[in-house]
Amino acid sequence: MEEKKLIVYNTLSRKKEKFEPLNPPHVGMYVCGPTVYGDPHLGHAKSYVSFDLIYRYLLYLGYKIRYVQNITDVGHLTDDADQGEDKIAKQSTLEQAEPMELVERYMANYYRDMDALNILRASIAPRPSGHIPEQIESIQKLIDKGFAYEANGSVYFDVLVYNSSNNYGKLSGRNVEEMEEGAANRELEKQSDKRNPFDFALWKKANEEHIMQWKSPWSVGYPGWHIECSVMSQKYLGETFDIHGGGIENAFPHHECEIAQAEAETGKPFANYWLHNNMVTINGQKMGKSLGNGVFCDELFTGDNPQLDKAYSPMTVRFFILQSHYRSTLDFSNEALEAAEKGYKRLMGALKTLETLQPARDSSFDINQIRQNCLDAMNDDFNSPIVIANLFEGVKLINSVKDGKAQMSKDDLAALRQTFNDFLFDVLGLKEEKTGQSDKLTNDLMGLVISIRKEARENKDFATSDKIRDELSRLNISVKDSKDGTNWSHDG
RNA sequence: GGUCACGUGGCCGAGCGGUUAGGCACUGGUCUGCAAAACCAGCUACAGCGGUUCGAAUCCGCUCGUGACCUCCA
Repeated sequence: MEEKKLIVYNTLSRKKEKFEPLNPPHVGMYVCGPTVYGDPHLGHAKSYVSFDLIYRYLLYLGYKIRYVQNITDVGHLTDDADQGEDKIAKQSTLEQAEPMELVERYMANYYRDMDALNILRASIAPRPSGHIPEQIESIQKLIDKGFAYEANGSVYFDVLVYNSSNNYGKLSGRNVEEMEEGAANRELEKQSDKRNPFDFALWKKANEEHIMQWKSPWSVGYPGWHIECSVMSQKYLGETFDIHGGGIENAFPHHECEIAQAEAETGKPFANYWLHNNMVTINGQKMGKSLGNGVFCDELFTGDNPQLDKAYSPMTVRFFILQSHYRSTLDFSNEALEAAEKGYKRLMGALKTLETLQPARDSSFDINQIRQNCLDAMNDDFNSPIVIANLFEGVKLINSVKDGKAQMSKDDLAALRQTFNDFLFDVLGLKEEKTGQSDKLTNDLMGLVISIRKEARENKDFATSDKIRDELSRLNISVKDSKDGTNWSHDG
């Protein structure tokens, strides 16, 4: 096991802190998952690639992690405000009638795309619809303790009561007084059931249109959207656990409310480390449904979106995401994606070259420095861009050795392979993409074609050799001549 | 209106007071029948204006710009 000197940025303290789990080597991590009411988009990709990086690095460090990620299948499925009621209403009644059909479909799509991005699945993926009794129980406890009140069949969390003994707003840096002013300025609609505008729902009485309903002591209704996360995280990770993650846009109110609920109920700290990833912009603009510039993962992989010049493979997308830090915004553009694609291919190409290198007596480069730099980068709040920069140092070295301009000892060759294996595959989670078929028949046929071209070249019949190369190029097969012979590769 | 981030070379993106980030693109060179790939070399920025400091992209202030959030919206 590598020495653990991991530093993480904790939103709670707004500082980088040494990571010290409660019960090493065990680590409990909860990350807010998707609400499965639509297909996963680039924003999901960035978020879950980011936490996959974190998960993978913790695994790499030797921690035993229980990773919990919810799949929200409750409460928000009546209709979509941005889309307007018409569109939903005009869609088949079948689609609206059974929300669990939608859940199944979009959940399948979610896993399809996340799997393609080589994102490891969570240890447990709990769904709030399966944890209604636990949520009701938690709400009841909050009522009993005086932190919540019932009004017309709905139950609300009393933020002022909580704030008198706790600090509501400690995660997002807000305080109740400011929020009162802000609320006054914005003249929010009067929420008659609530004692205060910033109180939030624990249980909502369902109206007729609401299609998912459960019985509770207060009404037939559905749980509020914050309670699922505090209940399910604590059920599987304990009252206090190590890491809670999610998108920065959820820090307030969602995560703030989770903390309030959980700490009100248990009187103990909820999560010790709060990690938040930043968002995606498209051509410098926010990605949003209302702007009509959203890009679904699937569209990215197929190129089927007007904003895309072409398709980008899942690993290109993953590499692109990892080239920026998880806490930075990432600007999406075709130019940037294409740059990532080329860089990724160069990286993977060098890896293949590495397998063919012959050892020399000694090395003209310090391999261990690359490995150490990668470790240092990851230990500093998961700085994947720096890891990648260091792997490119390795690429340069590999190619130099191949060109006979540098040399590497047997041990160093093995060490470099190990470094690439550890960081490129295990930590960054990149993998070789199978492009096109390379079965035996194809290989044999290509061998034949290449040998014919070789003969032509030897006879200086360049018209024929170039024709072969050009025609192959039209099949997306590229031919590279070198002193050691000719290589070919097929780009799907 | 409030709270909080951010603004880096043609593009994307690290950087947390003093040292070349890196990738892509571009230019020149090597190699090649020509390409491609690869290697070598070049391009060397930090929104603007002040301030602190021996020294600032990095700290402070102001201005401009962008973004997130501000409670039933995921």
